[in-house]
Amino acid sequence: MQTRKEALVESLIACLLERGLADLSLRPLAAATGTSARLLIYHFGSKEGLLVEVLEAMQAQLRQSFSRLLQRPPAKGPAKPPLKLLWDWALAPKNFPYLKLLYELQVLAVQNPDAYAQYLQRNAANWSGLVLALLPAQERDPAFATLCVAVFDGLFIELMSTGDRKRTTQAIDRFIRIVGDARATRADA
Amino acid sequence: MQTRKEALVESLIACLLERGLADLSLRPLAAATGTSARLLIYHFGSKEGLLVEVLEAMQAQLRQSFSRLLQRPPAKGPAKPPLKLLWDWALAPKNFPYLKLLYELQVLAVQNPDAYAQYLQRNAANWSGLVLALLPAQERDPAFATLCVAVFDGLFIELMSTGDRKRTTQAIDRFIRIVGDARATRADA
DNA sequence: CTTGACCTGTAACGAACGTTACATGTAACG
DNA sequence: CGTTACATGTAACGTTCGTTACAGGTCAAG
Repeated sequence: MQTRKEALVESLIACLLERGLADLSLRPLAAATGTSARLLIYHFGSKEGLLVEVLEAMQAQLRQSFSRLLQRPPAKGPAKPPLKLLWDWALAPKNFPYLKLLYELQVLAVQNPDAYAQYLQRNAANWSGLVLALLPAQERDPAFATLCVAVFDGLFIELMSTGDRKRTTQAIDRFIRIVGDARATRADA
Repeated sequence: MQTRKEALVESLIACLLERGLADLSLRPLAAATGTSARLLIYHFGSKEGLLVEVLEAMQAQLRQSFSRLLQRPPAKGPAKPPLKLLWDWALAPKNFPYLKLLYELQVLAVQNPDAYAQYLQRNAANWSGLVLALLPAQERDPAFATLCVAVFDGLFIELMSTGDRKRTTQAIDRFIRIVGDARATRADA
């Protein structure tokens, strides 16, 4: 029964989602959550320990939300393509900030692996696997799966940067249509 | 004739390409370029001024390299699709670190616009336009152009993160093939 | 009431940050 | 030689960083 710390973790998650990971420091973080830097160190041992625990908790929440997506009964009407399902899920207000933070983490780890790569192994590594879980089995050859993940990643980044929800959604619809058309051609051959 | 400063800018570009933008500080940067923090402030006025000038110079170099790509006489053999041409260009050792830095800049600006967005306007904004310049005119409708940029962005990020050059290149080849197949289907209809 | 485990505030540490003051070197020009 | 403009080294400023020392609260158990 450590409701103290758990409540603190919840506040910290909210803060990280707002502020991102770069230029993160204890005192402003503590002020924003109504505590003090002293308390954060007391509860988490160090800044690094705090990040480990908070990012871990974040990932758990995200994974839970994702598993709800997988288990959701198929909506009535025409079945959505998996990639579209994923896109709508990612754009939901509840999930969007989480994914934003994941992408920041991923890019920070590229240039600064010593500081950030440790958190990635528990997050983005799983993330890519989660996306694969949505693809039907016959489409899981490496090239196509990589392409699907890349389309999602690229459009998500474009959305984060420009905020143009309409255009990016049209683009992913276009991709889905193109894939369908291409399948038709191959089937004819 | 300011060869002093110009040489300094060249060294700084090399350093930024290695170290990235996050957690960048003057003293280590100065040590790596053989000068002192005092000198950097003297020449650029402030850390922010340094970033403005150095990133500006970087972008100039990158744009020059890109314009060489556009003007290159078509290689013999079957013409490469534009996206493939761009991919090979981005993977060239000379260009790769520049693009890496651009992506870091873009993602940092998402969570921390006050600090980084100013540099983006002169860089990534142009970058997206440059990609468009490679597409044939009939494919420049917003949805498809956005999709192409996203495929490139997503695969490039995947490449940065995993280093798997083979798989990402296969994925972009797959995309090009799929687009071709889809065009055939539409043509039949 | 006392003990002891958990929690929290105040104040400070040493280090690194961006920046500045001040003095000095260099070299071209009168 | 003296002046002037540019270039550079040394040392410090004030601030913020992560972290710690120390003292004190709170509150159930004995």
